[in-house]
Amino acid sequence: MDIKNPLYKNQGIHVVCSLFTVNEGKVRILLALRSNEPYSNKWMLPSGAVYNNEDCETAMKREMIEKTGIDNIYIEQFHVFSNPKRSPLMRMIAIGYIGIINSDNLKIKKKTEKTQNVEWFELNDVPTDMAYDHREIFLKAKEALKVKILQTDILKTLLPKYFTMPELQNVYEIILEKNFDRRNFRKKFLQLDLLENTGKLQEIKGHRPAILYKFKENSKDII
Amino acid sequence: MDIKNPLYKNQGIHVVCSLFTVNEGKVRILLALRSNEPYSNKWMLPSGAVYNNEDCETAMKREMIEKTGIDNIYIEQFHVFSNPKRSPLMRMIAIGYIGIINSDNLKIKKKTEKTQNVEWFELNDVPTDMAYDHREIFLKAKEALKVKILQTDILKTLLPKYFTMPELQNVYEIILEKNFDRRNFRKKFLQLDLLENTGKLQEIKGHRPAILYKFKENSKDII
DNA sequence: TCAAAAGTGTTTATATTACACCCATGG
DNA sequence: CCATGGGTGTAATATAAACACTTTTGA
Repeated sequence: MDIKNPLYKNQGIHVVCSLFTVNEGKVRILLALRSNEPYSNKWMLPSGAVYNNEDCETAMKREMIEKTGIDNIYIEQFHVFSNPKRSPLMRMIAIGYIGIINSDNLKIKKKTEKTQNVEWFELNDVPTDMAYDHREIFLKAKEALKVKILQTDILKTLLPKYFTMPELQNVYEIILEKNFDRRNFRKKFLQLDLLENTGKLQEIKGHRPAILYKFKENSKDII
Repeated sequence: MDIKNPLYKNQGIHVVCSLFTVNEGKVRILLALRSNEPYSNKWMLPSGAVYNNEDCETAMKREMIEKTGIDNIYIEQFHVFSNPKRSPLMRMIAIGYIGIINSDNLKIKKKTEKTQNVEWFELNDVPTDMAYDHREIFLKAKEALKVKILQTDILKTLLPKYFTMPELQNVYEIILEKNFDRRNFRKKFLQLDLLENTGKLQEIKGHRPAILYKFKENSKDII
C-alpha cells in the first residue's frame, strides 16, 4: 500500500463506546458533553483516536480512563461506522464498542486535563441530537446489547452484586423491549441454576421486600 | 485530533473478506495467491486498502471486483483485527467481512492488471500457513458463519438456486460441525415454510435421485 | 385495614429428540 | 437382484406459554 497516494491519506481511526450499567433497577448509558466545536455543547459517546502502537481494545480502555475516569470495564466490539461524511472535519472511521460495567465498581476518578463532563442517562432519556453520528451508534449498540444479553454472560457484569428478581426481570424488559410473565421468568431463571439466594431481603418501605440474589461464583454462560 | 502527532501517523485501514460459497455440495472459500513480498507465494484472503472517500463496505466490494473479478456478493462485517504487529511493514487495521455468493452467480471476469491468482478451497483444505494473520481471520469468520447461518437468511444466498435436502443438510453439517438426524432435519426445515418443492429430481446415477427444492420467493428470515 | 409490590403451581401447547424400515435408480 | 443413497412417521421428552390468588411490609 502506497501511503502517499492521496486516496489513502488523512484517514483517522477512532474507537467509540456505548457503556451500559444498571443501578436502582434502571439501565443507563454514559455520555460526555462536548465543550469544543464541532458539536459544541452536544452529548456524545466517549471516544478517541487509536494510537499506532496499540490495538483497538487497548485504545478504547485507555480513552475511557482518560476521558471519563472509569476503569475496569468489559468491552466488546460490535460494529464499524465508516460513512466518509460521518465527521465534518476529516475522514474518521469509528470502531464501535459495547461496554459493560457493574455499578458497584463505579468510582469516577479524579478529573484530569482530558476528562470530560460525563453523565449517566437512562436509555429513554438519551438526547436525540447527539454529536456526529452518535445517535445512530447508540441505537445500533442497543440492538447489539439485545443479542448479547441472550447469548453471553454480560448480565453478570451489568448487574450489581446483589439484586432482586423483579430488578433482573426489569433489566431484561428494558433491554429487550418486551414484557415477561413474572412466574415464568422466575422459574426459567432459577432453573438455569445461575443464581444463589442470599437469604437477605431488600431494604424497602411500603411493601413486601424482595429476596436478594447473586450470581453463583462458577456460573458462566446463560445459553 | 491532531493528525501530525506521531502516535497517529502511518496507520492504514484494510478490508478483508472471507467469501463463502457452496457448490457440488461442498462449502468453499476464496483465497488469493500472493506474488509479492512479504509472504510471497502464500495464500491470503482477498483484501485491500480503503480509500478516504468511500465507506468500508464499498471498499470491500471494489477490492473484490479488482482483485478477484467477482461481483455481486453479499457482505457483512464481523470483526476488526487491530494487533499492531499483524502486518510487518506498517500498522494496518483490518475490517473483517464475511462474504456470501451463490455459485450460480460465479462468473469470474476477465483478468485485469490488479487481478490475483484466486482459487476456491474446501474448508478442510485451507492452508494453515497463510499470509499475515489471515489464518486467524479465516477461523474467526468460520465461527461467525455458524452464528449467521442460524440467525439470518444467508443460506438463501449461499446455496445454488436448486438444491436437494441432503445437500442442504450437508451444508449445515459442515458449517456447524455437527450431524443431524435426516428425518428431523427435513421435518424442521419443511415446517419453517421456506422451501418450495420444484417437482424436479436431481440428475444422478446409481441411486434414487433426490427432490430439488428452491427457496420461496418471499421467504425472508429463518429465525 | 389498606395499598403496593413480591411470591407461588398447574395445565396446555409447542418444539425437540430418538429411532428403523421401505423406495427408486443404475449397473 | 444388488448396492447406493433418498424418503418417511410415531412416540417420548423437554421447553415454553398461559393464567390468579396469597403474602409481606409500612403507613
